[in-house]
Amino acid sequence: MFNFAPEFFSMSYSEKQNQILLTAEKLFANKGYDGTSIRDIAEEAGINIAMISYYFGSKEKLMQALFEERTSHIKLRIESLLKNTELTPFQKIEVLINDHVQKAVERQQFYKVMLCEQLLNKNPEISKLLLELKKQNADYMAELIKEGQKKGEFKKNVDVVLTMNTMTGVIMQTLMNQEFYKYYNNTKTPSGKDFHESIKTNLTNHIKVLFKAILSYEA
Amino acid sequence: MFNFAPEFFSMSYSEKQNQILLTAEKLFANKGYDGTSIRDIAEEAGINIAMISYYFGSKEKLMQALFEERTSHIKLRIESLLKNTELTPFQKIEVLINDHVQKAVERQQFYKVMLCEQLLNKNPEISKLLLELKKQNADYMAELIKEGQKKGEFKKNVDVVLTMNTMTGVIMQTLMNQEFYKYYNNTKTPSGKDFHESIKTNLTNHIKVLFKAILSYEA
Amino acid sequence: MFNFAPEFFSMSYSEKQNQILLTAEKLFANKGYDGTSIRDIAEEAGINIAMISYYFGSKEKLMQALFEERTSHIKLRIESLLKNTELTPFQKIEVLINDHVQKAVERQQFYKVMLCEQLLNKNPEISKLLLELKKQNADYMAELIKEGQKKGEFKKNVDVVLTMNTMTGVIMQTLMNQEFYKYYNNTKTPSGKDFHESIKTNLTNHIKVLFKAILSYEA
Amino acid sequence: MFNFAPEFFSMSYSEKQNQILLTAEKLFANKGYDGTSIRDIAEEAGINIAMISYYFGSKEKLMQALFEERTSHIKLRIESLLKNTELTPFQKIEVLINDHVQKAVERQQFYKVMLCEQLLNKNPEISKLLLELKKQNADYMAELIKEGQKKGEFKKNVDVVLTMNTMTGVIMQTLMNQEFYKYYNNTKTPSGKDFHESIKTNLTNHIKVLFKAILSYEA
DNA sequence: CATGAATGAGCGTTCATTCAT
DNA sequence: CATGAATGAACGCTCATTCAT
Repeated sequence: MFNFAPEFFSMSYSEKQNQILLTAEKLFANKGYDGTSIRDIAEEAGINIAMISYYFGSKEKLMQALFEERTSHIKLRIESLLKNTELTPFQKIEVLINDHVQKAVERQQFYKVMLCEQLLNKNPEISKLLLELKKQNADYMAELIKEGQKKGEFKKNVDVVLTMNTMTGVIMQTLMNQEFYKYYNNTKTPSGKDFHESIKTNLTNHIKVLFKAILSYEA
Repeated sequence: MFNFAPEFFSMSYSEKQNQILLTAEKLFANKGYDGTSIRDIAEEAGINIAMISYYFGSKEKLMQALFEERTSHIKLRIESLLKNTELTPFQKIEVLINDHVQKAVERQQFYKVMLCEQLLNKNPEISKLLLELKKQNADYMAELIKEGQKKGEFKKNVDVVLTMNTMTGVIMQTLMNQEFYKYYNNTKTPSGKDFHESIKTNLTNHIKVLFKAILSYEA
Repeated sequence: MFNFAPEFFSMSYSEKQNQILLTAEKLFANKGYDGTSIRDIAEEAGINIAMISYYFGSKEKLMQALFEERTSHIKLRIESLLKNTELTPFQKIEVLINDHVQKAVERQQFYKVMLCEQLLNKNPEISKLLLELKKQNADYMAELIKEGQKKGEFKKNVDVVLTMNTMTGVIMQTLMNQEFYKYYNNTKTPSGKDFHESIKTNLTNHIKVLFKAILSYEA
Repeated sequence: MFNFAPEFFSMSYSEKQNQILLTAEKLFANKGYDGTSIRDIAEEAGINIAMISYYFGSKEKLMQALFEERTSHIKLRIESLLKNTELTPFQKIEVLINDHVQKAVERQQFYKVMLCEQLLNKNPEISKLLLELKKQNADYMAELIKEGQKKGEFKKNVDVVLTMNTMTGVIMQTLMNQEFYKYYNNTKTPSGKDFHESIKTNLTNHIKVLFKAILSYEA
């Protein structure tokens, strides 16, 4: 059976365009959208200044292109999860958590850009896209929860948005504060690449504890 | 009994300076630091452009002044909490949560500015200030937790930073997504000022559930 | 007989005003008129910014005041020289040279300001003052020369302005290039205060040689 | 025989850049560096304000570019003079004087800028360049003088720097005071272009008289 | 398809000056 | 008599974008 992942159909960019997107992502993440000039991007990417407007139309549209490109990878791949009959509802939630943490750690740069954009939401196009994304994720989450409720494993009256916010919020906050995390636990944490793995494990387990409390009858 | 709140000693600004700070806070929150020009601030505040440099030295120092002014109000007033002998450890945690949610809702604008600054941390002076703040809050939290552990009410091996991140993350995420919260629960939520109250209650209760899971023996 | 020197009637300034003039002279000499802000002057002089406009009317008028104050001391005191019957014409010239070198070294700061102003002559008031000064000095010089010519000691057809320019030009150029002078003759020149004395002697003797060539029959 | 003039290798500017340099030279000469805004230059040159930073990087670098461009033409072309065996030492000095006067009159604007910069020397890059220039010219002059001394035509103990200062100083002073020169000798001087020629002749002859006095045994 | 040249607008800042006290 | 507060204008510079080639 053919399974066309969404990004399969997404507009495909040339290598140069991808290079621009990657550079833009990095700079937007570290200096913010307004703090990054197209000169910065062009210089860092080793391309002509005019290329960005040429390829993407404008700085704003470059940002949109970045969001379209990156969010297509971020969408929770949950359809198969919903259909799955072998996993218990909470096991599915766990898969979801694993997936989200994994992606957030993998794509930290873009997550920073996204978080910043959500804060300011100056670009209506992107706001729309993000709203759609949130809606979809919330719907998926709601369905998973409903399934657990039907099976009697999850309690009633679960606030879906607060539940989403819990997952997203802890992840974001932890990603943002990695340095502080390292600093505060300096003797207990590994360094380098192991740190990422360690933080991923801790974060995942922590969120699972939270979700158990949110979803199960007696927290 | 005399109780000198921290802001009692804080540098006091003239009415005009406070007006500038307030306007800057609002615009920084909605358009970001780099997206806000001093002309924007001056116009919105109804003052001359030159006044900002005149009063604060530079745009950057205005930002720092804003942080110094606002963070003095944000510090968790926890000393008395620590000394208190009537409340159980978890009741103290609850006070902490109430306090934090209360402040975050009250001072949403500045929280947005702060979150954004934490993401980009381009200003070393502010980063230092924020680090100090995080450290202090983490230390307070650690002490509260240790107390609970000594009394046998909290489990061992609590990750202080993840615990902090849970509270802060959920609050931030919820504040940032208020519109989505309203939209997603549109039939169930009140509007206007009641919404703020409702979200505060929900958020507080939600976080208490999470903290119970984090701190108590069986999650 | 009463002899009221010109500066006798000059406007007398308060101590504070003199302090401002002194500071302005120094800064104008080192950074130029346009490169010096009244803030610079006020800060360096330890007075309020508004004082300058208050005392002198404007930055421009401060400059004029400086010129009026300083040029009154610079005018060649030549009247008595002209009347003197004991000195030979060339001895009188020598007195003139001594006097001019002495003053230029003594008042280097102001000479720099004056040279700069002569170059740009943006201020008509000052230009007028300087023209008057030049005219007077040229007239004096012309008279001295005429006296020498009458006595048959100086040749005819002496170009007065070129003669003035020779004296002034060498002095200026040497003052301006003191550092280079020191650098180029590093082993042969004394340091510190002696350097000033040494340069004064060399300069005076040098100019006397030049004037002998200019004025005497066979060069 | 190939004769690569120094400017042959100098960085070549586009016509527009040369136009900017020319305009900047003129305005710097008449209003000073700090008294000239890049807006002034842009307006006078009929180009966009941004072009100056675009072409030269900054106002300061424009100034440096001007100095580099113009000083390459100013260097005394003396090598061939030194090797020449037909001219007497003093004839060589005369060539030098002619050359210098010629250039100063031709390039009055730049000479004013240079004189001003020497006075204030705020730009270290330019100061370095000027020092190099002065050093070179002094070295050349020293060599010429030494040659004359060896041949027994020039006296010993000639102060090279004072000698240089004499030439430069008189030229500068005369250029600066052209208007006064004209005014003082108003009946005797031609007007318009002839004035330049007349002043050049007078100046050259005058300096030759001075140099004869400086260099020959009995002044 | 790609790029150096060029632009108008706006940036944060500093200017000399004025004004209310 | 003296000064802190305040101002409009201008400063040098950088911005995102356009255009001719």
